[in-house]
Amino acid sequence: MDEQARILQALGGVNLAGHSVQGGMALPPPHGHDGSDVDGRKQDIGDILHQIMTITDQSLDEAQAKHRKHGLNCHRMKPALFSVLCEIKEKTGLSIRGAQEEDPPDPQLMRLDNMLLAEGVSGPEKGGGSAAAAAAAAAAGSPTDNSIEHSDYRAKLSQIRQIYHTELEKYEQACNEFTTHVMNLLREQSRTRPISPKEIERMVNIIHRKFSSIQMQLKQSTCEAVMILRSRFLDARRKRRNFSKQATEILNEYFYSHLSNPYPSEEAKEELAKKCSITVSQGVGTTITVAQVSNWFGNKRIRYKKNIGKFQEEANLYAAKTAVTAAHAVAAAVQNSQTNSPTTPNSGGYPAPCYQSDGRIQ
DNA sequence: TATCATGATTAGAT
DNA sequence: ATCTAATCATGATA
Repeated sequence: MDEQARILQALGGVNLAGHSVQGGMALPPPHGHDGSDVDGRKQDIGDILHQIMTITDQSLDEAQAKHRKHGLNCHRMKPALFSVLCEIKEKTGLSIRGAQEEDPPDPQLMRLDNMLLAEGVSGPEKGGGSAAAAAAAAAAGSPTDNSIEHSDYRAKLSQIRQIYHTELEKYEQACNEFTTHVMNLLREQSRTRPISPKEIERMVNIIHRKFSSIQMQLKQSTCEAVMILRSRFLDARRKRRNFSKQATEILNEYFYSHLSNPYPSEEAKEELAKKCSITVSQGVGTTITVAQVSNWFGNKRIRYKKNIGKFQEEANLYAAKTAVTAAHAVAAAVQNSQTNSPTTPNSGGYPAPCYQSDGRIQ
């Protein structure tokens, strides 16, 4: 860690003009040390060190810089300095530090990646987004108009997608530029001080990690944007449509005729959903899903229970209704075959408008 | 426009 | 998993 700081410090003294990364790539601030762990070196060496550190300063005068570099490289003390630096390095054990932590794949980053992929932002091409959106809409149980709102949603999503990709590209490019820049610097410096390939590699790793953390920010904010977009367009609550009269009729019929146990089985729900969807198949399909039937019964049960009085009238109405149809059925049955015993199957026949006195359902 | 009705979502219990 | 209860957001209506 100390060494990294030192390397970064050395870089910090270099003019990185033109390589500023938007959002601020925060290199660790220079540490307290100043590069001379060993004291008592001559002023001469100090000067040379300083020159090394600042050698790539892109001074206005390129020729002058060249001259200085050349001067340094041909300095009579250079070989001696080099070996001294090697020795220092050897002693302080800087050169041998195993390649530590192979960074494990950040779980959060993976989460973000997965989501972006699922949302169709980072996926293959335009098809993915709409498919995911459609799936999401279907899952949310709002199968109605996914044409008008949907195209709007898709447009916005592709906008986000585009921004995301251009930004990503920018980061990628900046990262590469910066990396080559640093590599060049190190290569330059390796002529006057010992730099192992491992160090360079580590340096590159550090840079990449920094950039990937920036990328993560980008992914994070993109995810947020997508979530907002989704909640804005895909949240079924925002485009609630009341069921058709016939659909509510069917559902209410079932509810009040099973008042003592208004919990339709899965099959019953499917049946009801189908029946509701069939009604008035005019216009854009008002298909009702099983999930919606479940929602309806959930709401109905709780609301009925909460205020039975309010639903008295409705209950009577539907009770009468089913009574009439049942009576007809019974009459028909009686007329058709005497052997048929007309005991109605479900939970005690058509219930007269009778309610549990304690207000509880089941 | 205030208010109720209603479909969907959510947390938490079972 | 499915249900309840509370809540949200919108539709319908007075």
